[in-house]
Amino acid sequence: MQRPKACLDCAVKDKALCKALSPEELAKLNRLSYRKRYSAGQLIAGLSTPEAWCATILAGVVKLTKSLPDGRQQIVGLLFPSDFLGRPFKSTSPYAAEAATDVQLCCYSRRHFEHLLAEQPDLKQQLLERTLDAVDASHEWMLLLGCKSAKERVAALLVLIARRLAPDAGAAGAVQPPLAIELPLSRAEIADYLGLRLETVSRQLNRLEAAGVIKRVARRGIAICNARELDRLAGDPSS
Amino acid sequence: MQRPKACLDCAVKDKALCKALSPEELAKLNRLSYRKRYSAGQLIAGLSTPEAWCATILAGVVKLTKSLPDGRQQIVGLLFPSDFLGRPFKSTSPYAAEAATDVQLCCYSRRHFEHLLAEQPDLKQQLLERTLDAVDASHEWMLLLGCKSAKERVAALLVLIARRLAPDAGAAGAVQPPLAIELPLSRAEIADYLGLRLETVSRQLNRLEAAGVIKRVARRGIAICNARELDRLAGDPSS
DNA sequence: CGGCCGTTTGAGTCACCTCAACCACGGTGG
DNA sequence: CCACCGTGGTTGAGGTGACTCAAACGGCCG
Repeated sequence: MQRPKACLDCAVKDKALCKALSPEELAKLNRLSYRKRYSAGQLIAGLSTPEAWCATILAGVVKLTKSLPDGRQQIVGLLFPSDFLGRPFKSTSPYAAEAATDVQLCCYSRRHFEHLLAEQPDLKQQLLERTLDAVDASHEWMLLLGCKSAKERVAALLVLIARRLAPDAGAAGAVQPPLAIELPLSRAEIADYLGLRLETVSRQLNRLEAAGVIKRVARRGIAICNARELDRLAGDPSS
Repeated sequence: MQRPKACLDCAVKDKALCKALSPEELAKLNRLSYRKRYSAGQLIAGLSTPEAWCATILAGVVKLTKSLPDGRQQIVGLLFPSDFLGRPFKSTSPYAAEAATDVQLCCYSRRHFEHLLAEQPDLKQQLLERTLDAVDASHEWMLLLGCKSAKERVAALLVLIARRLAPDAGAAGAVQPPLAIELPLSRAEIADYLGLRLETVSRQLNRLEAAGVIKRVARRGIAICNARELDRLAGDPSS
């Protein structure tokens, strides 16, 4: 837990939710917010512990998971820098949030944030649009989980991560050619996200490499050799 | 397309989004809204035709579908009476909406609705909370699609439909014993919702009937004999 | 060096898919 | 009234993609 830094310095200040705030309101939030760090694997918020705060991701990747009593687990979302974490208007979140990599958050109390929402229509508007986008993204993933083959799933995940992690790739269109990414997830986590087993993920990465679409470098590194082909394999109808 | 009836008569007036409106605003919406009917199977809104309106479901069930170029299809959501249909702030919806049963809608232009949202904080608040709930529901379904067995999926669907269609069952807790429901979906649609094949759905219904948990009556009818067991099979961690 | 962890690789199995026939029902028309 | 047909659902037999279990690999760290 650190002393708040000036929002004006913030790494995500023009992509995050708070970009909607006026300078005065931003100053107010600045006073109320505080930074928190988590190291990879740490639990950020569980289902049992009702969380009293929301946050903006400043750095790192957060995974949202749901699980069944017998241990089966599904990752239902990944949060990247500038994304919003939390469940306003509900004391208990329906999922657990865990740091997939080392993570830095900008936290604010849920009550304060809700007040701010009520006062600042622009902020509420931003949150609403983001939430609508989150629904769309979930639907896209439901299509993947319900219909797609293992190969398509793995390809789709690589495309997703490349889009979010690539320096400044345009939101639309294919990622640019010789692109190297560092996977923020272990094989087991990838499997949990894709609704597969980790062995299956490993084999599919193998095949993609054999097909010359990607190249694995070290454990977590992936170089995308043929982005166009990867996009095609992912079978995203929206691209 | 019918002449608007008074909102005061509306079947869903105290469950739908518009419950947030003041009498004056409600009157305004009343003037702008109009009713539309669709018969089962009709397309309500496609991906290609950018929809210029939103609606509240008055009667019937609407299915939201996404599909892959090769024809594989996934139902990503079901809308029941009082639910909201539409995608504010975006000209093209990322899914197609189709009438699963005969449907009656209360429609209003997207532009007018967006203006109303801007003017009425309570309405925007309602929409925001509903959208947040929609995200939660999608996540729940991702858990089903990613982890659950065919039997669990079918059981979960029956529980879902029973909860939404049952007269006034409490939101929480099991549905009450000898409950008869009419499925709003064909076997093929159930399969598309659950990420299964229709033959598999049929076989699982068979097994549930053999186990004495349900009883099939006619094509679409299901009598739930053992609600507690059905809930258990569905494996919903939230119940 | 030895143990640990994440990953890869291999072999065998199974739940669900595929293909195909069959059945029950409702509508149509002779 | 019944023969016909179309549609939606069920049932059966066989195939397969992903799972399961198990072992080997290769960094990393003490």
